[in-house]
Amino acid sequence: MSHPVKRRPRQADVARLAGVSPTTVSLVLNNRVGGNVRIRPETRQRVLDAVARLGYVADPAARSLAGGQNRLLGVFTFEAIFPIQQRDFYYPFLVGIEREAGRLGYDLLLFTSSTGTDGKRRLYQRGNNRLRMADGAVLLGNEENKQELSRLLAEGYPFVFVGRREVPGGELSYVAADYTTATAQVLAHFFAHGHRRVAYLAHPIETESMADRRAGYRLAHRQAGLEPDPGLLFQRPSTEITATWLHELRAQGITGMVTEMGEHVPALMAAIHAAGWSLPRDFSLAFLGDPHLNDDHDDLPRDCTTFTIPREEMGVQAVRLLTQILSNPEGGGPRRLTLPCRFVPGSTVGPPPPSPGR
Amino acid sequence: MSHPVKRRPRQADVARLAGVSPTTVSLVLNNRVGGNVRIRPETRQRVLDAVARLGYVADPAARSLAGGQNRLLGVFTFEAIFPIQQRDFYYPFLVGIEREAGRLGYDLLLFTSSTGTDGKRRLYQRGNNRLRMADGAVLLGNEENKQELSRLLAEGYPFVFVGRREVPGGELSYVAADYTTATAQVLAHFFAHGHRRVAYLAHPIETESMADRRAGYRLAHRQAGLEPDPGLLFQRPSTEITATWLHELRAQGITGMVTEMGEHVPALMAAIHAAGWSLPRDFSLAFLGDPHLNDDHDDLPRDCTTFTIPREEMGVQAVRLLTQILSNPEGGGPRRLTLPCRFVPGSTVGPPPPSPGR
DNA sequence: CTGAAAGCGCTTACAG
DNA sequence: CTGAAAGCGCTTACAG
Repeated sequence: MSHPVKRRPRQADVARLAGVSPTTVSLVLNNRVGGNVRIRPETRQRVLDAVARLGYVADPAARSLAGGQNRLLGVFTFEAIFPIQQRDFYYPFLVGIEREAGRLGYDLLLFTSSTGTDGKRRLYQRGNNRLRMADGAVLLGNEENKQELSRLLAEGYPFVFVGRREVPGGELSYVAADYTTATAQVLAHFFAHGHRRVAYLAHPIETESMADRRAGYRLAHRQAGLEPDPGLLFQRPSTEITATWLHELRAQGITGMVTEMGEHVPALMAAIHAAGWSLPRDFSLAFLGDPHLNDDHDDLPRDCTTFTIPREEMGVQAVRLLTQILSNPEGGGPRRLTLPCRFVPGSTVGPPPPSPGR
Repeated sequence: MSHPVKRRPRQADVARLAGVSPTTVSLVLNNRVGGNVRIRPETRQRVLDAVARLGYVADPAARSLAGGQNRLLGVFTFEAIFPIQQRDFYYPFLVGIEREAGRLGYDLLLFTSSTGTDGKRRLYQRGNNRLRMADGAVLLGNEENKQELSRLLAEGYPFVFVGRREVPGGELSYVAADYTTATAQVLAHFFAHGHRRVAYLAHPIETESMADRRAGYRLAHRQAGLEPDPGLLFQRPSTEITATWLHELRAQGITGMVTEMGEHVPALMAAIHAAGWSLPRDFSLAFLGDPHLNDDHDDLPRDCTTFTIPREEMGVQAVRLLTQILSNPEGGGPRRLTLPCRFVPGSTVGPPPPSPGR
């Protein structure tokens, strides 16, 4: 036969068996001994024996209801958290989040129910913010809804974003990667090789992380005593990256390029090849660390000069930041942390070719 | 300035704002309308407006304590759910679990806090079964603790295992892959090519899924009118898979082999090569679908005859089964579902070579 | 050193 | 159609 749903033992059952009050059972089980609470060792032992005999387990729901917190950390993503495409996007973050949550004794609540009709996740669904289920939450996602973030912030719900985010109406807490320094480092690498005019191939959408990269581009120019030429900034779909275009760039004295988009890299390689050039002899190329790629950059041609994003560490630090906020809610404003990226020099950057442009 | 952590709104706040009783709020929010409960549409709307204005969401702890459900589905893995090694093991299951949970309006509760000192997850930690936080749970993992499973079953907690599992003291619900049929299909493939003596290279640990594969091996023999020779069953670490060993097998009339372990495949290929043989001319080989590998079997040599496991679908069905159990707890014993694998004929099985053994 | 009592935020008979 | 009240299983001041 099937197993009937036995009534599980409650604290009161333990108390009865041990001949003490429920209070005492709770005290023993929570190790509240010390201070003004003192339990006689034999009483304590009687309680523990009763617990063992009954196989008693405290109901976490009741416990958290009585105690205030439920030790649940929310994880909200604005896209499916386990995507089939781009399976590697969230994964490293989750590795870090899981590890740190486990270490700190929290469970993770993944908000998967809040999917809108468009496939995008919504924080506020039918006027219902499921985030409140957890003590606080870590939010991730490229296509976040700023309006919802503002509201969440205004409501005072404790959360940490993975990635720098700015919203109207307040400052939120985040753990970011230092794209600015990393990009500046890549550019400095070009300059050290003798390049002076390095094109910047930009993502069509200007997010915070893209803005940070562009700031790094300008920073490196200033540090090298160069004036960044606005004419070096390009936007262009992969399909329009051709040998002809590269020759045009060369005619403008451009000897290398950095790109924000991983998809551009293969197209650029192909165009360089089609131009009859070789890399890095005739043209130099670097990639500004796309979060959509693996840590090991499987999708990238080997050895492309780039930088890696400390995704796992960002997950760890986001959880740590969040728990700090939870344990000290009044502790002064947003918490922000910016972690360094790792520069990966490859073989795609070399000295510029001799050129009429210089 | 920073945002003070506002007290989160309670049902009573909503009731006050809407000018109704807490009962009415609860009724509206749980859609308990119908039967003898009838709420005037305008009252209902007032409640919903108040909910929206306050950003109210029911406390899951209180809700589950009061006997309701909290629409949280637990996901418990006996190993880290986002492992760094074998990152692909749980992933496809999670894709399915996430999708179906989202579709049904459940959130996912990942139990990451229950990590024992040995790195293994425990269901019962310090006398505390956190699973009770969720309405029910999907359990996964190769190295599950049978004793804990028995206890969970005896307690009547609703759960579904992904993978066939048998424990002493009862029958649990699961969603399994049909390894038996799949293995029989692979063997039939060998027999159809003319093989009569096919060795079976077994995993050192006899789990349910391994037992199913071996049952399929015997089944195929019976169906082909052959007597399975116990002498064809081997256990052997990768390091001891040598050309010498293969020659010994051949001397026993063995013309092909199936293996349970993915790690064996490269070793076998190497040994076949070292024996001066070519595949499948001199020896045939197939792999019995290791759950630790990708769906696309990146780790496997291309074109190895094998079968794939419907992991994503298993996740979907596990969630579906679980919610069925939740909505009808008394519904007669364990629910079990076995999904078919997909046979993938490769180029590693061909006719047996002419041999003195036959 | 230990217990009686209030209360955490909900749901659900039970009245009306 | 809606509300007053009990109760889910705990923890935590507060007494003694």
